[in-house]
Amino acid sequence: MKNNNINHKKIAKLFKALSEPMRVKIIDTISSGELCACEVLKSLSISQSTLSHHMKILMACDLVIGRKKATWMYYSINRKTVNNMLDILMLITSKKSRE
Amino acid sequence: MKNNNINHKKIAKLFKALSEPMRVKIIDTISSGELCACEVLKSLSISQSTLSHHMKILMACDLVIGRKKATWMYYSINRKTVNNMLDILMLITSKKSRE
DNA sequence: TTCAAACATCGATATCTGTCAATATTTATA
DNA sequence: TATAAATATTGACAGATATCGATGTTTGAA
Repeated sequence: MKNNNINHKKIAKLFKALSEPMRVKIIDTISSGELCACEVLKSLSISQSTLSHHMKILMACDLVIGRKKATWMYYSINRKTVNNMLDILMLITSKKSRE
Repeated sequence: MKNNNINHKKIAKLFKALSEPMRVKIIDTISSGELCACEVLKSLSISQSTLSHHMKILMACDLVIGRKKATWMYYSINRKTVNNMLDILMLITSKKSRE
């Protein structure tokens, strides 16, 4: 039986988070360990407002976890969501019997 | 040593292919086995030109293989690229020592 | 209670993208 | 060669998005 319980919109949102080079760079950067926004900013050539915009998108799909400490925001990869993404990619591309 | 050999632009392009609900649906559909465009079209609510547009994007990043037979185009998942994508996702989110 | 630092939000703008109808192209067949 | 079917391309357009500078907000410290 074909799996029709897949939320294509939600899946697309997850992949869309990684559909911009800058966000891939951000993920690649913070995957080394938790970092505050100001440190991420140092390693990228974008404005502070642009970084904030991207972090919002990455957090909205739970790919990144934000932790506030005083005036700093610490970001880290949510490996649970990454694993989810790996599973989803395998699921939607795997052979399924029709109907 | 931090891996700086990552092509963020190319990675983003790959993920962008799955950043639209309709393309996720298409992938989900043809993953059951090779299908011609007209059959894919039957299971979706889009115009023929829109489908053609999406297939072009999916093929441009090698996520889908197109095979022409007479006037028909048969599409199938390129599992090699899928595996590549799984590897990339694991790579960019894995812990790497800095510098 | 000021002040400064870190971050978020706002408004503007240029670019990108998904969608369609119309048209062009390709290919087998009558 | 004329036709029909399948698919690709084109042109147009509305909506989304990446980016920035300016401004607002939050928080700890002087």
